[in-house]
Amino acid sequence: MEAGYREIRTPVFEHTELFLRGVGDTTDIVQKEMYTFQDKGGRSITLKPEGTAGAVRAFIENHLFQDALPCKVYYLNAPIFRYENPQSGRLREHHQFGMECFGGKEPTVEAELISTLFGLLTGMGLKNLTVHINSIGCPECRPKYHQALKNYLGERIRDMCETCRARFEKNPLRILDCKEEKCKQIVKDAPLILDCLCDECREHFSLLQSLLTARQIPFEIDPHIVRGLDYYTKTVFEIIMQAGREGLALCGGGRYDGLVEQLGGPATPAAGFGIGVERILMELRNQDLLPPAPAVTDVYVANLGTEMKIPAFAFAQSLRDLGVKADSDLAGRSLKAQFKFADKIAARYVAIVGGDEYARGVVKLRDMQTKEEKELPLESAAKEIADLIIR
RNA sequence: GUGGGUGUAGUUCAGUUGGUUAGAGCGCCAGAUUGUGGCUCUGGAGGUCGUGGGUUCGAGUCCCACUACCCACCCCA
Repeated sequence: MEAGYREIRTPVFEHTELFLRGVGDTTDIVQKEMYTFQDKGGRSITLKPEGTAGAVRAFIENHLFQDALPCKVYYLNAPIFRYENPQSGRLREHHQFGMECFGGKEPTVEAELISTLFGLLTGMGLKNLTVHINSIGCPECRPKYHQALKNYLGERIRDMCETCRARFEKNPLRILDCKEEKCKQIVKDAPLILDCLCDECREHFSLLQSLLTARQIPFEIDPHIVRGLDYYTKTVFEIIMQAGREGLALCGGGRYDGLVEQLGGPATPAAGFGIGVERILMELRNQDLLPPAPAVTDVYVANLGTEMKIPAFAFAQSLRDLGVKADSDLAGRSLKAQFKFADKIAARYVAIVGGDEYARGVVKLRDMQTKEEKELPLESAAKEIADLIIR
């Protein structure tokens, strides 16, 4: 693609350990949403619950950090598994498109990711998209924020839900993400991480905003997005579905400067995102933007009579050899039924290989829309039809 | 993990307080001039009523378990 990302394909499963260490063992994804099995060697393996960890593993294992950095990769239609109850917009197996950039510490990385992503989505015709961004700081400033948050919550934590009380010690940031009304009320006035950022993080975040503004990307600062994966640092962002399932994430990502090192590679700043292919489709459908399915068959070759089956079959093949999407009777149907079928599959043309024509060395071609029919010499018919269709 | 709903023909569903051979629309197949589609008409094929158990003289219909799917919460793409 134009921004210099190349495709990477990683296995559908990885060692469970990778996700425990990468995604974080207190996250919901790891705690309750992974398909984890033992293989015949007794190793614990897990079907990928997200795309980044596998990409990072591949980056490290293949020593891509020795190549020219930044190293920019994307993956397309990668199957992703979450063990949970499926419902509209949420599948046990779905597919993600994602981009990852290794070795860039500047906010231009996030800006490039977001604007490429945004261009992709608007290019499909999607409207009303807003990028929600936030910064969750770095190992320098986040502990300070945790403290500030805990100080604020203090006594109030007792009025909050059970999960929040558990989060208080383990992962206080996620309290901001709680959907319980009573918790939201309390969290509403909590100190914001944006006010606790260190100079470097603050500058990084402010430069990102300028970059996005320069690219005219509509974004909103949402101090409450924290993401459910532990590896993020500094920038996190989301695009939320507009139509239909409002509030579901269409896309999520951010910066993860510590992850490569944490998984055994050299310290390498990085950022990336994943986007749900099925959710894009859902959004396209809801915005009435799904393009009509392309014709499966351009020319249906009808045969007439038992002795014409072989010539008809051969003719269809010769059309295919020339790159024409051609189909012929596989069901032993009458001519009439073959026409019905051709109509049903929306073939633009029907080529009739009939006894009379064949004896005269011609093929009859019917345009199913205009109903015009003409005869073409057998030798040149396939070529002429190919020219007609492919142009 | 929690809560709700639904499983009857290929499909969408109907099936009355349990009662004879389980129905409809659409789809499919065939025919209505023996070589021509879309419309119409006629005929036809197709179902162990999700699975297993129970109640009953009798279960698609009532009860239980299991299972699959749908929807919602949590969370995420």
